[in-house]
Amino acid sequence: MPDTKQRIQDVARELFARQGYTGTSMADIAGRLSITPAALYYHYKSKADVLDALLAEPLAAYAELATRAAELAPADLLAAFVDFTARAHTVIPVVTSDPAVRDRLDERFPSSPKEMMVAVIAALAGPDPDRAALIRAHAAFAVAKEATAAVLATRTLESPDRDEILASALRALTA
Amino acid sequence: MPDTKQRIQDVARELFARQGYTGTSMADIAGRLSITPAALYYHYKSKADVLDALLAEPLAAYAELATRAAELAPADLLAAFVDFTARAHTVIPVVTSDPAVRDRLDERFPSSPKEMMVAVIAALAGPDPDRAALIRAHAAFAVAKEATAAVLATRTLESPDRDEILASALRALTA
DNA sequence: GTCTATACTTAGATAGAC
DNA sequence: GTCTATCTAAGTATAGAC
Repeated sequence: MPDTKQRIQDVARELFARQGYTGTSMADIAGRLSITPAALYYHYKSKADVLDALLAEPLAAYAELATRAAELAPADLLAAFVDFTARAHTVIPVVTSDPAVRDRLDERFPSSPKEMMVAVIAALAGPDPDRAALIRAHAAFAVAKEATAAVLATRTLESPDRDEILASALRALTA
Repeated sequence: MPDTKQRIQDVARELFARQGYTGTSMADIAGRLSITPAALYYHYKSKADVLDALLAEPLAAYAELATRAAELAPADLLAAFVDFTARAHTVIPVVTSDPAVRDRLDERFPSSPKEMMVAVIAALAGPDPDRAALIRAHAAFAVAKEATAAVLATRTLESPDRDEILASALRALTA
């Protein structure tokens, strides 16, 4: 990928995460790069196109994880999900902090993040889960996602913290 | 509160939650009520004013909880937080799904949701917490918030589900 | 590859009639 | 309490020069 496209993505990712996709204008992105909004349209044909380029790779990684979810033991699935969350942590707020982004993903991709989350939760809940098992699956998922995000807000994710998160998530899962 | 103001708040709360505050126009709100945008300005002096009216009560309830947090045992604090989440579940997406709302609350209220969350986490982590204890506190907080939201997405929160959530959150908290 | 200029649209908000 | 009409600002996007 050419250098300019990469720099546009980097700036857009940061601004979309901080201000939301709807709350970020092409002028905001251009201003950060000290170019005019019109120049952005040489590299991307629309604002939505910048978003798509930004999300493509993390979304594919999430889809891959969701596909393997059913085959993995809960501990391994939670570990894989924590690692995914750590790798994707700069884009996750882009998706979660703007309903317009979620809507776009729902209509544009066959498997949206929402559906992938459902697959992971189902795998954690096990076969024929009752309501309590589903709650525990949601709980473990929440721990893996939010505790990882909390750590990454202040530093990189090292082994001791990762182990603590996984142990906590497993306790939440297992009655 | 007059009937019309109440109906404006109800519609605004639903649309802000579904489309985000930034992604919802006064025309959207007015259209749902079959009036013109101009009519809204007789009841509220600005769009931000509608938001403030909507959040005032839940925010006060959260502040009250945050104040009592240090005095409560972890199990009682988690129970209180689950119950708060259940009561406020229609407005929580309004705050979480739009960075513009969070920014506004940060500058407009002395104690923003972020600071209140920190107070709750600190109480759950106990005195002089190490990194592991902070992670477990974040984990328990995440369970209480997300598992409650998951249940409320499909039905009301009844005792068995509430008990399951609290048990899971406590396991996440306690090594 | 970036600029200036501009077309087009939508949004927040106000004035004044009814 | 709601309407029509309107102002202003901002946003996405394009055309064409450099």
